[in-house]
Amino acid sequence: MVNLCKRRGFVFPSAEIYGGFRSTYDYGPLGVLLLRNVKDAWWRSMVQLRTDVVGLDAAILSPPQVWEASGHLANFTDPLVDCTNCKTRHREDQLEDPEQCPTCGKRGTFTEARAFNLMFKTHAGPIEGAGAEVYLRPETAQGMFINFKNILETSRKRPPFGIAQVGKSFRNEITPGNFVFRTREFEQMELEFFVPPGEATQWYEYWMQERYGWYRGLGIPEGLLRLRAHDADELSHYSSGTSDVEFLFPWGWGELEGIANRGDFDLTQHAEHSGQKLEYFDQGSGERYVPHVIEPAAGATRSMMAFLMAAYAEEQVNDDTRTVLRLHPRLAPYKVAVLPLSKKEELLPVAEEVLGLVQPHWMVDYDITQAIGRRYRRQDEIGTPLCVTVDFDSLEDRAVTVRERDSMEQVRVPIDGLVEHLAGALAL
RNA sequence: GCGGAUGUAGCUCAGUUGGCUAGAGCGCAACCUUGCCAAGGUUGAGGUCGCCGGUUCGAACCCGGUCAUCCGCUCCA
Repeated sequence: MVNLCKRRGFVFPSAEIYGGFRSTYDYGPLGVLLLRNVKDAWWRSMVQLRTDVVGLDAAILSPPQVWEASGHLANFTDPLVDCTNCKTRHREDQLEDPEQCPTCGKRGTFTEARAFNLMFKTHAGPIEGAGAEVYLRPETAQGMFINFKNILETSRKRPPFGIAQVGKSFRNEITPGNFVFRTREFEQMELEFFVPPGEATQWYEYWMQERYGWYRGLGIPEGLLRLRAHDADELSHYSSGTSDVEFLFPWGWGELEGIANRGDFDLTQHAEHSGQKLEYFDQGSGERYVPHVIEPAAGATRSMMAFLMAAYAEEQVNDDTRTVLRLHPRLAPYKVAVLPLSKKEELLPVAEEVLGLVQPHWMVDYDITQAIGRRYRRQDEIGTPLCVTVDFDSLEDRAVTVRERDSMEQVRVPIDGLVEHLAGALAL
């Protein structure tokens, strides 16, 4: 997969001409389309097709107060030691005996103390002073919480409703790796769904099934996907229940998305730290409450990799191996390729006419070099669902051949009805 | 962070008792041919051998450092 990504221009190691920069990747001509399609598919499902979710694009730079309230600062800037015997973590400066683990009683089982500076810190303005400290957000979620009041007042939404955001986050991971699975700079797709406290459990169940179904609907087969509930000792500091959507990567199951029942932790924290009331008053019942939050938080970049891996197939065709990405048409970088049968001059005007007809509707690749069979295989390898071939008969009958990626079947279609035919075949 | 391995063309890899202009296949480009599933022919572009330094008359090859990648631990809100 790494090979294909490099060879075809999906993903390149970043700063490669300077020897590479660890844990960063650049998305090439095909990768940017695929990643964007993943994000657009998420947005379509979460925002466009619903009436109870609105969107947001919050700032990446944020002041320390946000992360003090969220718990990220307190939990990541202390010197921490881990007990290698019982796998518990302790603040080194709070140990009575620096050698003895208070949980299991063993001595000398601690790792070296390490400061977990999970967040990237920088300075706003030209003066490097404490007052100007800012952080790159380690998750997009806090943007939704700190805008809860704004959105409640301006959007005329009422619980249960959600705020959705897609954007980059930054974490100083100790061990990045597995290609784009864990990187220090990555892209998230997060929903914070605010509900009356009594409805938290049912919405938690709802979003688990909804999100699992999203991946299935975009082509990840059942055997490669599962829902897994966290054990109690895995739960994060804000969560009273978390389930992961996991994908079977070559190295094992890995998280694509976590669905967490965050309770009222976040709004309460921000209310306390900011002094603002972050609650909802229900005119009907006369009830005033702090909404509970269900959070489906997905990784865009790692999901993109999962979609690629699930789509990858090698098939025997005649005596040859065909590499094909069976990507869902919604995710495919190019929906259509326009291919004149030959480079002969008389075909090109018709091919360009066809290109001009299709281009306003979808991303189209246009390829006139080498043999037609080779070009079909190229399109197979990058997941293009449909190829449109202009041949010498097209000059006479004003029709083209439409070739389908998965079945390799071909049909003859009049140029006049081509766009309608392609729309039907793509079934977006 | 620890241990192990690796780094030569876009990709997969050859290439050492250290020695002339560093090779192959695939891919890519041009032309000819062909004219619907990676055909054939000719030609061509592309590499200061990850980077820096050292040893040497001479380094892709030996030594040191460094960067990056992979595997196993560790870690992983």
